[in-house]
Amino acid sequence: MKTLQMTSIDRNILTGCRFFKRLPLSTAEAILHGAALAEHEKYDSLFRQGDRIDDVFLVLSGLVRLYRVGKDGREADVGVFAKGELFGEDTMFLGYRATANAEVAENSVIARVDSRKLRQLAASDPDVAQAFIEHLCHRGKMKEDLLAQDRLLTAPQRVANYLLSQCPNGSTSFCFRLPFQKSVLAGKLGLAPEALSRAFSALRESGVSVKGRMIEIHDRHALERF
Amino acid sequence: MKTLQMTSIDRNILTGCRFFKRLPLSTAEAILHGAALAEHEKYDSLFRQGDRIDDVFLVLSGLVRLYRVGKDGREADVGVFAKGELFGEDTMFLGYRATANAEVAENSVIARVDSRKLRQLAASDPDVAQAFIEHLCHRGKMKEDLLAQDRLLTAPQRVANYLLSQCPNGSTSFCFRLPFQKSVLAGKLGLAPEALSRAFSALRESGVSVKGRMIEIHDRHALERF
DNA sequence: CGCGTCTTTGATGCAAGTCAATCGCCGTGG
DNA sequence: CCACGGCGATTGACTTGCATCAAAGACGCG
Repeated sequence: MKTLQMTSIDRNILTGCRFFKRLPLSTAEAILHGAALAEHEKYDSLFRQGDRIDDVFLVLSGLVRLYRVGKDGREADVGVFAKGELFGEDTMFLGYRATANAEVAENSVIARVDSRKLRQLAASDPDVAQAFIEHLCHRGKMKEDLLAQDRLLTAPQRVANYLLSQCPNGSTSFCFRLPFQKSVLAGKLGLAPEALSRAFSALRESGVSVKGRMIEIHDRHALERF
Repeated sequence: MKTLQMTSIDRNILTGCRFFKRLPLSTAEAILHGAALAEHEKYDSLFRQGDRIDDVFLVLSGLVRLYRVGKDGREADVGVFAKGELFGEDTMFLGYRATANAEVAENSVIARVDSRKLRQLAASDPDVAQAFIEHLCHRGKMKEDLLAQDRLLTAPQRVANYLLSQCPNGSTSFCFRLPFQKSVLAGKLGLAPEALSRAFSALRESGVSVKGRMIEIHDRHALERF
């Protein structure tokens, strides 16, 4: 881990992300003022379930995985955060205790903001409070989606869903690069890596080609039917 | 469905529940003023996924099940709400569209509060905003728990967890009545009713007796080990 | 080119969903 | 009071989807 100075590029990433976009620029700047930047490498642990956390985390680059571990040591991802996303925000309203483990999933630059400061701001500035509320609702919906997906869909269906979610809307055939390792995607979808692999094979006959991280979808409608 | 007048008992239920307890009584009264009360019977549908919703719902008695349906018609519960709980609050920050279906799971009395009014209040009154934020964080944690539970635990483990969550803390042996039908519990835990039934049998040898809705746990530590 | 890591493939086992039949409980009506 | 009917719960037999373990293959990087 290495601390860094925040560049103007970093500022732009943050002020452009979903959470900050709702806020006046001056408010965003105020929140970011005093943020601590650090470089982390893959497999670094940011915190563990039950730890006391006094910061909110912002991903400037790279990837962070939030997961819980079962009694038998198995891990289940409850969230994966990429550039421009923020996590750990709910702990500041839950006694400042982490509800999951956070592990860096690829070399990353991560900013921390003092959560007490942010909380006070949320209490005094209605804009900030509003931004939090919307952010939390959005997060809640995603978790609901995830749960429903887990309970209703088979592995190939989940993968098809994910692919469709990456589809620029309107296009019937498209191509993109997975933003992370397949094993990470597997975790995100609640699958073992082997299951993801098999799901991709199953989707091949519905017009999905996979070469390394490059994915090609020939007909999105075939996926929707799946 | 039959509309009713709100009684002082109803008021007490609501002002005593988690969400309103954070607020000054006068604020709670202001929110509740103008709430519409109605009696619903089992299997009534309150709304469907995608419907436009202009209310927030409060359960005064009975039970409501929130669920999504898959393409094949199978249903997956994403929430079950009992007396004193509130739902539908996130739709007002998500374009007023329901993200799931709501069905009354047993004869219930349900209040509705105009969500626009509530939203305005959240924007102008920092107490209300704060209450929402905490409520949403709490909700988020529960969903995270649910997801992790789905991915990490077997059916008997989930049931054991649920039983422990009902245990008055400190007691090693206890007894209680299920607050709803077993099939509802099954849905809540993401299981088919048959699987719940089998899970109960499996737990019998760990000191769990089931007679109708009455549950008796002889040794909570045996469950914790499970 | 060679090594390590990630991914794929194959074989096997297990947990839970499904379908179907039975049982138990409770309320109704004779 | 008992017989009946209906609904929910249980049990059994079967099927399926996925995890797991193990081995081979592909890819990226030095």
